[in-house]
Order: sequence, then C-alpha cells, then structure tokens
Amino acid sequence: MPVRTRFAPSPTGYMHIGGMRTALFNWLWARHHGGTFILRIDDTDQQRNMDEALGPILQAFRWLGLNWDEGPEVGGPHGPYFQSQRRGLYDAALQKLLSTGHAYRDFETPAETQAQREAAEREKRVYVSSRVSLQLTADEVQAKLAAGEACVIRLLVPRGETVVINDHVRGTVEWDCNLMPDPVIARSDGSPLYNFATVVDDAAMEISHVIRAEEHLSNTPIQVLLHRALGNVIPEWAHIPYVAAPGSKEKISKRKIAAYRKNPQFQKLFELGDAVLSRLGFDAAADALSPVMVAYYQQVGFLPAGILNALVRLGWSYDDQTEVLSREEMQQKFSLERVIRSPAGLDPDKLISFQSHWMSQLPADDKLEGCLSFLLAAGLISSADDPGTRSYVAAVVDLAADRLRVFGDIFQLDEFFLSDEQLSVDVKNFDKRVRSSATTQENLLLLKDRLQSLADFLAGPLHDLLQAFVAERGIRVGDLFPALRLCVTGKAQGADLFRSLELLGRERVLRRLDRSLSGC
RNA sequence: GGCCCCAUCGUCUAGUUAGGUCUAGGACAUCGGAUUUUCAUUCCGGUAACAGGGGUUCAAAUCCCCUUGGGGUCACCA
Repeated sequence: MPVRTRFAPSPTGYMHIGGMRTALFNWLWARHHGGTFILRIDDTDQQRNMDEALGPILQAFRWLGLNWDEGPEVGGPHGPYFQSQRRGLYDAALQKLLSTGHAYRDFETPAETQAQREAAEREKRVYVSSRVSLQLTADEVQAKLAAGEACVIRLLVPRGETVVINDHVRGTVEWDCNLMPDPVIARSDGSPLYNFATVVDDAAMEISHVIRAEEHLSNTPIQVLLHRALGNVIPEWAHIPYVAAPGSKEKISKRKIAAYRKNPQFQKLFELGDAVLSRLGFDAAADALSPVMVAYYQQVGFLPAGILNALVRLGWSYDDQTEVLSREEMQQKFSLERVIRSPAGLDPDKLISFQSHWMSQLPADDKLEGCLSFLLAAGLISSADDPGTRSYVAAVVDLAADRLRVFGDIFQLDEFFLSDEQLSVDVKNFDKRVRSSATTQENLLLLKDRLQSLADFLAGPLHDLLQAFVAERGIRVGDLFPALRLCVTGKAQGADLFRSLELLGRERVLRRLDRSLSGC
C-alpha cells in the first residue's frame, strides 16, 4: 500500500510551531517512503477571509521547503482539498450511515442532553446517550421532520464492543464502547462535524497513515467506529507527543505568551527576537508575532535548516549520537518507530545552537543575501543591489563571522551603517574607560596623529601600529584597545578591532575619535 | 471527576521491544581551564538523572503490580 500522509490545518491566520512539527513528521514519513504528502484545509466552520487565514500557513510550508503533492494551489486527483467544498461527499456518507442503521436522527434538544450529562456527573455515573429518539418509528421521524423539528445525527456506538488500535508510537490502546456517548456527526443544519468529515476525507483521499498530535488520541475510537460503519479501510495510526512549552509538559500555546516571557528558559529567545523585531518596526509587546508562530523565526532571521533540525529532534532521535541533520538526512533516517512517547518541551537554547550551526554552514553568498534584506528592511542601507553596498556588506558579514547566529544579528554591527551622529554609545563603559582617564584621552589624542599618518589604513599595519604604540607608551593593551573601540564603535566589545578600523576607514575613525574625545 | 496517555541529568534524548557488556552514553545549557586585542568561536575538563514502593529473577533503568506526580481529552470547535 503506497504511503499517503496528510496534514489538515484549520485556517487560523498563523502557523503554530507545534503543528509545524506534526506536519514535518507527516512530510518526512511520506518522503522517506517515496509516498505522497497532502495538505487538506479543515475549514468546516470558517467564516473568515480565506486568503488572510490560509496565506501564512502555506507561506510557512514554502519557507521551510516542505512541499505538498496534493492540496491548495497544486490540486490533485482527490480534490477539492477544502472541506468546505466537499459537502456532497459528507452528505452521501451520512445517507449511507442512516440507511444502514449506523446513525440515527436525534431530536433531543441540546438542553436535554446537557441536563442528562450533568445528572450523570452528579450521580457519578458514566454518561451515555439516552437514545430515546431511537424508539421513534419511521413514520414518527418523518412527521417530526415534516413539522420542522430540529435534529442532529449521531453515530450509533455499538454496545459491548471494544475498539483496539495498534498505534505506531503508543502500541496497543483500547476503549470500551459501553463508556462512549453517541457522537454527533452532523449538526441540525446538516453540516458535518470534524470527526466525521475527517473520516470521510481520509478514506476518500486514501490516507495510509494518520500521523497527528497526541491530543487527537481520544478522537480515534470514534473515527475507527466511523470507518467501520462506512466499510472503509482503516488507516494506520501514529499519535506523536505534542510540543510542550520550554521546561514544561504543557502544550505550547499562543494564549500563554505573556507567561512565557517570564520563563527563564525562554529568555534568550525573547531577547534575541525582541532586539531584531524592534529594529524591523514590530512592537514586541504586541505579540502579533511570537515564538509560537513559525513566521516569528523567519522574521528574526532563522534558517529553515535550523528550525527543521530543532523540530525533528523534538520527540524523535536517530540514535544516541546524531544531533545535526539536514533535510535530506532526516528524510532518509526518519522512522515512526523511533518517535518517543512523552511530550517534549521546545528548547530555545538548543534551537539557537542548531541555528548557529546551520548559519556557520551557510555559503557566504547566501549569508550576504540574507543580511542585505534585513539591513534594507531596517533602513540601514538604501539598496540591496548597489555593487558598492554589496561588497561593503559582504565585508561586514565576513567580519561578523560566527557572531551572526540569525540574520537579525547583523543589527548588532550597526556601527558600520549608522552615521557618526546616529551612533549610540555605551555610556557606562565609555565613562569608565575613557572619560574618567585623562591618560587614556591623552594617549588617544596622540594615537590620532599616528593613525592620520599611517601609510596603509589596513588591518595588518593597524595591528602593528597599535602594538608598537602600546609598547612605546608603556601601557597595557587593556588600557587602550577597549577605549579606542568605545570611541569608534560606541561599544565595549565586538568584532576584531583592527579589521573593524580598516572597514570603517580612516576618515570615519578619525572623525569618531574626535567626536568622542571632544565629548569628554 | 470519567476515559486515555506519559515518567532517565536543568533541557532534548540513547538505553526498555529480545533483563547481564549501564559504576547509565551523547547533545544543549551551566561551571572550570587553554587559545585570543575584547566579545564570540574553537579545544580540553568538571558538575549533573533511572519518581517512590513492592514483587519476578542468580541478575531490573529494562518485566509485572501499586502509589505518587505530570499531561491530554471529555461541544451541534478543529
């Protein structure tokens, strides 16, 4: 049987990081087997603007390079791929269930059902459907229908049976049908409910493996029953653990962002993100963008390889050694058998570590392109095409070296893009290392003349000059270098000092030295 | 509360299916040290875990039971 997996998002306007991990596992399983990966849109109760709601989801897939073989935009032999357009299929399946006696019309009002539920709870009884509507004769049903009485359609759960599945990650799981209420499969307006539509579509689309988060485990018996009643081939199941919030076992959720900000394990990620997003004009506190959403990582300048690597290692491992995996490697090595059973907390530290690794592997040209677009978006350069700008930025990127973990980190070297006036100064360190020392100021003044007359303003000669100067004046490197850096870049630390000076060029260095010294 | 799932270093995990080679391995984080003009990198090294209790067995992280803890789900949502 060919492997066909699906990911069926509801169009919510953003792509959840945990959902992305589920999608990745589906994609990996299909690709590993040379199968088919399908995207289906579960929009059975959608009123909102589809473009706005679905766009970010497809965008996340495209960004990460998870292509789908069937679904929106690409179509396929089992379309349409929007549940809102598949009503005919659901209606037909409903009729079949009704006519074979696997489902029945229930005229009980929601209030009545609710009351029974509460009564059962009060009496510590298991609640199961009353099934009074089942006593109705065919004529009585027709009469009620003719009278316009509202009813829902419920699946008739077979009493006395047990549903057993052999889950790829959880093994044997079973449920007692005597404990299950008859689930509603169609609303009073005839529209299908999730569990029902899913079953109809999974069968119609010939899904071989349903790989989804553990939170769906409790839906499974209902779906198995539905498949049976419909005479479908039952797909194989794999309930993977959901992605938890850092350091917890709780499902990571968009609604808990405020709490995550206080989470020490999340700190580093938020700091990184806030620094970048504020430069890009996003209001960090507004949470329009948060680490729960895939788009966040793209905006901050993460690489698909970094995100994918972090996600694949959440709940899955290849062996006791392998940590770094490219998309091709994970595709080749992935298996459901090695998915772990317990929930895995997203680990921001490890995510950043994977990201740093993949950034270090990125070819210089790609690094340049990425930084260019970030600098442009922040208004630090005016064109990404100008040859002069490109070669200058390339030099800065090269200088940044491994300080660049995400593209947004390029903003930390803003001293190369800001004018002398705009340059922000680390006042505390400037006071400590420059302003408070007359000797240092004297030395810097003297150094200025030497820099002025240096033949070649290049890293090598600058290095020699600075070292000789320190020796000549009988001072320590620590007395001069940090002070010089502060004057020229405004920062207490940063990239290689000599190369920084070279890149800034004699003019800017001298001018900034002047400005800083005159401010003392 | 019912049903279901889960339980190894701070975190992600290997080891559990086929009990012994596990005085429990790796990675991230952390702490030392080396390199370095700062920071970062890199390289060495350290700290750190089988939730608890009963069994079964010559032998249990591994099998069984109980307890505890955590989580998911209980809609005319998906």
